Amino acid sequence: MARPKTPILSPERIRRAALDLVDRDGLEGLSMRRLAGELGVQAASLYGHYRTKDDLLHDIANEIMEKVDVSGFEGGDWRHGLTVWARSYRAALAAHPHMVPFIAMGPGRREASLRRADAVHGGLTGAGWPPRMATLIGAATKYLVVGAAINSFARGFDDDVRVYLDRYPNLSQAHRLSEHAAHIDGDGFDLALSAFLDGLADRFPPRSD
Amino acid sequence: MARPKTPILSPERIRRAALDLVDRDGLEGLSMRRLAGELGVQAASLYGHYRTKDDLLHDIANEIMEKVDVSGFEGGDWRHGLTVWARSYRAALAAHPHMVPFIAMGPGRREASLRRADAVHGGLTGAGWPPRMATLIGAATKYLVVGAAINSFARGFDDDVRVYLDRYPNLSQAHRLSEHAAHIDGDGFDLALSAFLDGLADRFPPRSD
DNA sequence: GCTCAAAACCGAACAGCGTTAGTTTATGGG
DNA sequence: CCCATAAACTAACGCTGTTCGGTTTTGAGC
Repeated sequence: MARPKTPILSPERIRRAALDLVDRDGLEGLSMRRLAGELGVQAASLYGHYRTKDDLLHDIANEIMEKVDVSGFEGGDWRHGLTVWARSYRAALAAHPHMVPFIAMGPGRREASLRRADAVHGGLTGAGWPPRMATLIGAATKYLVVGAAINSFARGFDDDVRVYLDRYPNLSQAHRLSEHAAHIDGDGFDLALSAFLDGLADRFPPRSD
Repeated sequence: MARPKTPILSPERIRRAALDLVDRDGLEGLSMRRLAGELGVQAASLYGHYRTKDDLLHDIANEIMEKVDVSGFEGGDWRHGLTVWARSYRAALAAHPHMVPFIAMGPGRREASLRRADAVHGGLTGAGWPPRMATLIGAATKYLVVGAAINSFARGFDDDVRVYLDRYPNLSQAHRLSEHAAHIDGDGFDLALSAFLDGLADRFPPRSD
């Protein structure tokens, strides 16, 4: 079998299978040979559609970032805009936990990310923030989302937390809750975001000098 | 040459060489064979001192986390304690940028991390925060530090940012500053931390119910 | 001073990785 | 009908982490 009657592969089909594989088995579970196997094909065939594995992953990352919602700035309410942005950003990452490390480490120069960064910056300056502050606020918010996502979704498994309970007295109460780690991460993120936004509100309107 | 007169390898020497290699060439630049070469030894010899490469990296990560300073809580001032913690945490990560992805993704159950998490939790509850809030505040602060570190230190290189300037009007001003990306990251982190702490201060003392 | 187990390192190998080169085969356009 | 092109193939290269079995040296006990 050399060339099939109808093409087996396409960038879309490859992306889909790759993301399925990553969602199921993690980033380490994605190899070109396994991916090819999943598609009923040899590994080398994939290189007719994607130049490298990294290109493929970047495309997938970009697709994920497309789900991030920056429409909240349209009303002119910067606080609402930031909230919608941050929450949908977090949700997009939560939808594909194993992709978080790759997305977090990559450059911000992905198409979808840039388009959204632009909208955020525009929304903030439009609402009255000076350009530099807009940049910093955008960056700071991203830190929060990505930091929370990495802790929540990309962590290894804490198998036997109970071992440490008596050695670290202050943690015993905290880690008793570690079965509800997801709750803590969610609430921690909520707290961080709202406290941060409150702190920002104190600085608004910015004094002009 | 089978067994040398005086041992060439030791866990410390291996860690040191490995960290040097990572600092110089990045995480991907560290392979057991290259590390062995650096030490004038064959790759297999390393396995007499470390069971796996992962074990080695975890040990290195732990060593890095030892530099984090939680002494700021001793005076009973939670805000000062959090500030000192967050800044030294960030500094520890900045000292070894290429280790950030590994440290960020790993479980929090490393010895050094746990000891410090315990101190932070103790410092916060001691200052009057309820245990659950202390947990959330600790988590939220960590999100900030790790998120900022990943963006600052672990990113790929943005070679030609200038390409995007006209396509994203709101970013043109922001990305003109992208040569000063380090400044933006530093200031963004500062802003995030102080705004977050201000927001927290609004919630203190916590109402008891 | 001798013996013997343990320690320290080596060489070779295994399975898997991303990627490339060259080959085969079916399809659509001239 | 032919032939360039596209889509798949097989085979291989050099790399990775890790294991196995061997060889030499050391140091402790008698």
